[in-house]
Amino acid sequence: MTDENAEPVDYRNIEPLTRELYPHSTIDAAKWALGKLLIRRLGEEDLVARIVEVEAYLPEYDEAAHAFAGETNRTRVLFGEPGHAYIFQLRKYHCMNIVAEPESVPGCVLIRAVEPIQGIETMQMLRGEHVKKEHNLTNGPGKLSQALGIDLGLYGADLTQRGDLYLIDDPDAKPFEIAQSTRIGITKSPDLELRFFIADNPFVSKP
DNA sequence: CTTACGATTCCC
DNA sequence: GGAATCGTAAGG
Repeated sequence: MTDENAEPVDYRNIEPLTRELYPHSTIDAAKWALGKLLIRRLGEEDLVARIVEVEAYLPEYDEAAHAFAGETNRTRVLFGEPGHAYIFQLRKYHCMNIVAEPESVPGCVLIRAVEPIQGIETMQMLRGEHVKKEHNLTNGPGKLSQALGIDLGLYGADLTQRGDLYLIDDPDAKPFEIAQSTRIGITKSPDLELRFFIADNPFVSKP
């Protein structure tokens, strides 16, 4: 059996992961998200990508977390129910998070890198001609958002519903090792080891 | 209104 | 190593 002979998977037949399946703690949710598939419906096309790198932003004691300063218009969705998308803009780029923890507890999981599975030509087009190598399409939080067409229009999207953005289990999931490190690009709480990624995966932002 | 500031990316 | 670049949040 080779992969070339395998039938292509129809990801539209797979139900979104329900809210009950989301772990209650932010760190558990971060590890749980690894290997899951992110579905982005763009017009008639489904873009599919596998989550390979995440960071946890904790509801307490985490000065790097946006929610640390309290609830504002921007961070409102972090204080709501889990399983929604928290999206924010950083300079020219957007970053996507999965809201974790119960209502009023503002933890979240930043998606830092994904592995393109389906719709690669569209991702290439959205990223731009200057991007040559496939792993450079999605190996960073701003890059993957650009490749998947994710912006503030998807703020608060319910990832447990079959809409424009949701999460499913990988039907071809294989076992993997989880590696851990400090988070990237932050100045506050720099020593917390809250970055998790699939070991030896070529699509992570930094090995 | 004005200012400071990034959970980034890309180029030099 | 450094600039680009823009919404957010806080202060006057």
